Amino acid sequence: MSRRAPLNTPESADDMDVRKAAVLAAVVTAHIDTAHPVGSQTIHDSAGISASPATIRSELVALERSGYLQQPHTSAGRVPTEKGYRYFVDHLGRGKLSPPKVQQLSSFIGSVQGELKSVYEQISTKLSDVTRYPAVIVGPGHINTTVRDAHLVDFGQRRILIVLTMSDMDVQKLTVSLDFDVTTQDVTEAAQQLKALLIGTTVRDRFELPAVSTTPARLVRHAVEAIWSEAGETEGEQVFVGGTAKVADSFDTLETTRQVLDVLEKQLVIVSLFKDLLQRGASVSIGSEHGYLPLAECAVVVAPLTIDGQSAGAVGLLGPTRMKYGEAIAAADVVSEQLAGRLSVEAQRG
Amino acid sequence: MSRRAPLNTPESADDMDVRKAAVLAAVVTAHIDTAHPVGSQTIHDSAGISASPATIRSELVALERSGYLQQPHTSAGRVPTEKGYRYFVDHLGRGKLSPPKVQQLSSFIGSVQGELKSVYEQISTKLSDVTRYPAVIVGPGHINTTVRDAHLVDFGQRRILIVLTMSDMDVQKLTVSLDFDVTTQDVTEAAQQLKALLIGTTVRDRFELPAVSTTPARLVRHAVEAIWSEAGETEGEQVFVGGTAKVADSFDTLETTRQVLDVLEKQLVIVSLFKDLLQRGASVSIGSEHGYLPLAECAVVVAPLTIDGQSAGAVGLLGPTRMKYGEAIAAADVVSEQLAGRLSVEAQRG
DNA sequence: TCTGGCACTCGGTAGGATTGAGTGCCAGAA
DNA sequence: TTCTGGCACTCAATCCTACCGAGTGCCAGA
Repeated sequence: MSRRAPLNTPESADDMDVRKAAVLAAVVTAHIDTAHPVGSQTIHDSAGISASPATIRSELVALERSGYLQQPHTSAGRVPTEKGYRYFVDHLGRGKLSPPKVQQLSSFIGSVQGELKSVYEQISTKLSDVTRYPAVIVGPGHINTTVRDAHLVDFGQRRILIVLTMSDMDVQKLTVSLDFDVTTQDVTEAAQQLKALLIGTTVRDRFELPAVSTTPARLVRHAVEAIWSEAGETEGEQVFVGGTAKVADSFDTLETTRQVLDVLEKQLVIVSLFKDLLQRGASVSIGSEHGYLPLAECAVVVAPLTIDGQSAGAVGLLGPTRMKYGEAIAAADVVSEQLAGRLSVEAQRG
Repeated sequence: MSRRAPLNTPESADDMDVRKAAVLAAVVTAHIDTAHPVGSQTIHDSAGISASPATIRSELVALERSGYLQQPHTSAGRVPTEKGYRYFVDHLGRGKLSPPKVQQLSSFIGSVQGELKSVYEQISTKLSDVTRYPAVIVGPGHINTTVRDAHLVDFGQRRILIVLTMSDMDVQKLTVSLDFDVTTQDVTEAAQQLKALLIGTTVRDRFELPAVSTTPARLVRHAVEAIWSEAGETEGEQVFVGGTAKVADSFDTLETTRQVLDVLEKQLVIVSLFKDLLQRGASVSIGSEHGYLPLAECAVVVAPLTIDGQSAGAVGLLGPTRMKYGEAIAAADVVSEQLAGRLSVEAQRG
């Protein structure tokens, strides 16, 4: 949780004081709620600010001068700028999810059954249902499970299929193409050796291979190297998008809807965006901050999926810039923590 | 191809003659093109009808009386009704895909590499790109491949994992829960027997099991039955939706976009809708014909995926009622035929 | 039976007046 | 100095009206 700045009285930024912050917060929350520009009267009515509308107006002018707010036109109220949202998220907006919703998410994550992929799918859908935003889960395709059994199947033409049964009852397969011929006997022997080497190890574990150069040994070397490189490369990363349909609810023009759908379809884009944000230690990207044009009108909330200290994926939500940051962040956090916990346990058991 | 009524002069329906049909066709094509009501002048200008606007108007009145057209308001042109679209699709609209597009689809389907799932995914995306409508492919998760190798892995607590390596280099797994204990020896023996029984068979092939009741034999019986029931049940049916983002292009309100996205997300609904249509021998469903409310403003085009005489899935497209039926039907047909051909070959080779 | 002519209809657009939410500024109170 | 009530001002949104023209239905004559 330390990655998020705590809720406190605004630090001594020259252009911000307690009352300004309160006014800004009022504008942001009201605008998130109504989608309309917010006027001084509305702010006055909203609890917590005792100053008169006139005083509030002068604060609004100051906030606008500092770039936190803007006016669509002269006789309208104010709307937050990206900078305004940013300040709100960083200093004022520590919202939280209603306890029943937290409970709902937690217990759901605890109770979901089935294969890893299906778990991701169900959880992303649930997260989307709870938040009303499309949700993305990026997770490891397989957790730190150990090899429980290994087989080689010869498909002829120098193609060998490696079948690994993992301790979580998942099965992985990959093919190797050889540059030498093998006999049935070679394959059988190699399979024996492979079992001896791999069973009980993680596909991430590296170790010295015996320097023998019999045909079976060469086959084993090829197989093991293939497995290691496969494991290192992709980690079998899985991406799931839940609640795609909610895109149409979140934005108010068909054009942005189209663009967002497009991005969600190109999962690579989303994944790299998430990774980028997490690398920069950010949990929220507002509007054009991430520099990715098609999502310029979106906000992205992301929470890292950390399993046993290792970064292993992400939980994210997409919404309009006027999304409910507090709730969204809290929900993503709950899911990432619970899911990480669950995966960690499964990894232990493996 | 015989499932589609051939393009011919309209049959002797009392309320339709050659010229009326031509007028109807002109209205439908023009409206599909422009999305606007079509007037007598436009029809007069469109090639193929020599009658004057006044004459055309009287035809329009007749067509409206028969329910093929309707007028949004008195001084507007005509718009096709569902009945109008239906007549068009059944008798007039045998459109075709431009040869380059056919070529593009064919060669793409021929060249796609990778696992079955990935093949479906890529093809559905391609089909969507070519037609500009969201595309759905429902296909068998595995084709009629034979078992190449079989293994049993004991996970303790009476849980046994069956790993089948298929002749197409795919791997299937399933678990059985036993109601009796087994020793390592039992499992090894059972695995031997299982291999002997299954290798070379299809998971659909049924045969008598030897009536022995040693523990390994019981285990084998359980395993084989599990495999058979799994194969019979789901066939591992796979659903892929390509071009989701195009939903936003196809409809002109956020509301329908939302609803269509919703349906596409609930893949079960789509699949059962497809099956329903195919069962009724239909290839197109227009508007409310299918009786499924959220898609009341949609047209669905579907082509059966028939592999070696067996119905094995479907290729479908979703669009607005004013979708380009000719192209869409042709494209779905091309894909279903080519894909079926490809899968059939793979099945043979298995 | 077809066609040109004609009066008619009515949605869409454009211009103009009205409204009201919200502002900026200022002078006086605290 | 800071806050507040008052006041004139601005301008998007709304409503109204007039007008235009695409398109119609009907009819009389070819």
